[in-house]
Amino acid sequence: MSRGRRTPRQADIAKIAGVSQTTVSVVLGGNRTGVRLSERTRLRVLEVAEQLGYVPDQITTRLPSHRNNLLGVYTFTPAFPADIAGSYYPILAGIEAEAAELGQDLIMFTASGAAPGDTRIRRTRLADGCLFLGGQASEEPMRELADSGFPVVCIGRPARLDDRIPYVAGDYFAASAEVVTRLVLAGHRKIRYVREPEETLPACDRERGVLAAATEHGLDLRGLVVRTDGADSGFAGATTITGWLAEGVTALVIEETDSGALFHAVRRGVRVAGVPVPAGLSLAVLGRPPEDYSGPEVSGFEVPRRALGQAAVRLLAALLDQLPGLPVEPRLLACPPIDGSTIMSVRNVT
Amino acid sequence: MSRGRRTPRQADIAKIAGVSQTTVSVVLGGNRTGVRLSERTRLRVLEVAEQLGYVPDQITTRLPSHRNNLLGVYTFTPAFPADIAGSYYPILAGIEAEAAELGQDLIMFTASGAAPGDTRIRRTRLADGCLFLGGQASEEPMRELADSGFPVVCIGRPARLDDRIPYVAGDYFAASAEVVTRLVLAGHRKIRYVREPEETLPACDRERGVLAAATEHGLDLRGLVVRTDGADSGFAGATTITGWLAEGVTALVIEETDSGALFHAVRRGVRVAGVPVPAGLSLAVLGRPPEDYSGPEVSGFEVPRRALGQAAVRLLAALLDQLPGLPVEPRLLACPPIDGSTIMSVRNVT
DNA sequence: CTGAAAGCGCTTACAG
DNA sequence: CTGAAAGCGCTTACAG
Repeated sequence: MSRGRRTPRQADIAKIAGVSQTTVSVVLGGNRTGVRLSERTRLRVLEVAEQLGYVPDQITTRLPSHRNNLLGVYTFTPAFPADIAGSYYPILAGIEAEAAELGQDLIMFTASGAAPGDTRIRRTRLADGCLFLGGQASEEPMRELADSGFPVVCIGRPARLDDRIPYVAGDYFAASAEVVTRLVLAGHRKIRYVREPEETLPACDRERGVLAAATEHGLDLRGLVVRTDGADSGFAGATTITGWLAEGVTALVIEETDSGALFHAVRRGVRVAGVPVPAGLSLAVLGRPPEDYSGPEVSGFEVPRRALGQAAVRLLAALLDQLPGLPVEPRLLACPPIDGSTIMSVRNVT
Repeated sequence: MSRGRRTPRQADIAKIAGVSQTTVSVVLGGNRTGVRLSERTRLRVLEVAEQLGYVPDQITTRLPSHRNNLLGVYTFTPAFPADIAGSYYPILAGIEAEAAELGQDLIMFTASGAAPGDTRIRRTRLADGCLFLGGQASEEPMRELADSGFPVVCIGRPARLDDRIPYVAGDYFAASAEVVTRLVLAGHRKIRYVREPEETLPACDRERGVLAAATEHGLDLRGLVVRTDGADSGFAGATTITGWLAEGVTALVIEETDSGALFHAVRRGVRVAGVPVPAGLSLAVLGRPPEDYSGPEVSGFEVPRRALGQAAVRLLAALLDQLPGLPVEPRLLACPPIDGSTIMSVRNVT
């Protein structure tokens, strides 16, 4: 029934118990320095504390140690968008699970559209360290933070890559190479890789993976990579598909894109051309098909979002316990293949 | 490139600039007390601060004011469970949006299964105040917190209801009454309300709503409320349904339950009895049907989860700005009706 | 066995 | 115009 009464502090207990505030601190702190303490005093202090309903101030308790057991979570877009499908949910779930494991709480920095934005990155320092999710754009402040020695971990490769920012990300290179290898093992020798023109890092990783596997297996590299947004001259729907078939192409690999437009464009072209999948043409996507696609499961791979969240927390925790300035290995996580049903074996290819 | 160098503080700036730490604080704080300050000193301090890459310690900056602009979010179960459907997502979305609006960050308290549990509720005090989500069980610690004067808001009615804990919740009473009224307006005079035996608060609110509307419209109250978990003697599937029809029952109202078992049991009974819905029997649920139910949209109402999150944040913010101990109005939010297609007009009822 | 002191990094009256 | 002091609530050496 506290009616405006200020919450009790150690000094209050000390006064009532007739001891010094220091003694109160020692008793309440469980006497971890192991000083000698009369049992009578101990009990007396405990009793008064109980009676006053004392509870330590969480902020100042942690002041001396400068450790708050607080991990920051910074999202460049709202953490809980209306569209749950495209949300950070699985990543957040991984973060929460691992943080709980390590006894760390999470502080999520919110952004109101109105604010200057600069203030948010500052607030970040309330935490012991901070996770950054999905920050392709405007990552400059984050770099300054990292440069100042504040522990920072990116989930997803930072756009401007250098060794200053620790990160965890899916191993798109390996996963993309694996998809191509899968096609080769199924007998495909002539394929097309359809990708958007944008040179984002994930896009580069995927293309490198495709090229590496294609080279390794001695595939025909001419015309292998097709750059198009699905609506430009690079891809003319059914016409293009028919042309590729005439050239002997037996499989298509499609980049995973945010909008999913590319996948839909290609899928539509194939349908209009009247080519059955996978009987007439095998299909794979470097990731998953768009959420709004419904149809037979497309072969590709999974981005291990939950695991990414967990790995990021572990990495950040490791950073917290070591001297700043030491280089940190980025963590590349394997992307489990999705078998799907859109790849079919090719028997007789000359 | 800080290699282990400790982050600069005001004292460092003071030394280099040749002024006192106080002056540094005043300059950097934007001189909000309005003291006279030579422009030269100001510039000098700013320059040194910039050069050292000074950034204020977020914790200690807020120490004197005891305001952190941090709102706690305490969930009794994981905030991000594997099953996203039953998650707090919409509530969290509302919380995030409103917190952003008010310039407050969010701290989520994680729980590892291993921990004693008591520590978590303590950590809560790191925040200025705390939101509690879905806490039917073990709410005692929360009450102590509230009693100690710490600002607390429940989302959902606290089980043991008294005026000590402010809360926001859906107005199940009004919404349930509205459902019954809808049936009455469609001509139904003899209905059954099927509910679980558990006397939870939401269950009580719903039943009260049903009874209030039934009474108001002069419905036959005999046998109106049926208590069963769907598997006990209270409900014997098709047999029971057939019996009700024989008694002249034309509509069923079903409680919304966590598991959804009750709804499924009744729905199955109706199907087995071969009664068409809504032609032979109208159906309504006091909320929504279970997630795993697929079929024509069931008439009922929506729990405004997003709005609940927003309202809770506003209420907590209001609490933060007023003297503790003042009574607080709980906020009951309207639950928008779901029209659905399972209620049909009854013409000739005697 | 217990207490006075310094310190965590800042802010805000209050003296000069 | 600027600085010394007290204070936010605690912890941890260090003296007695």
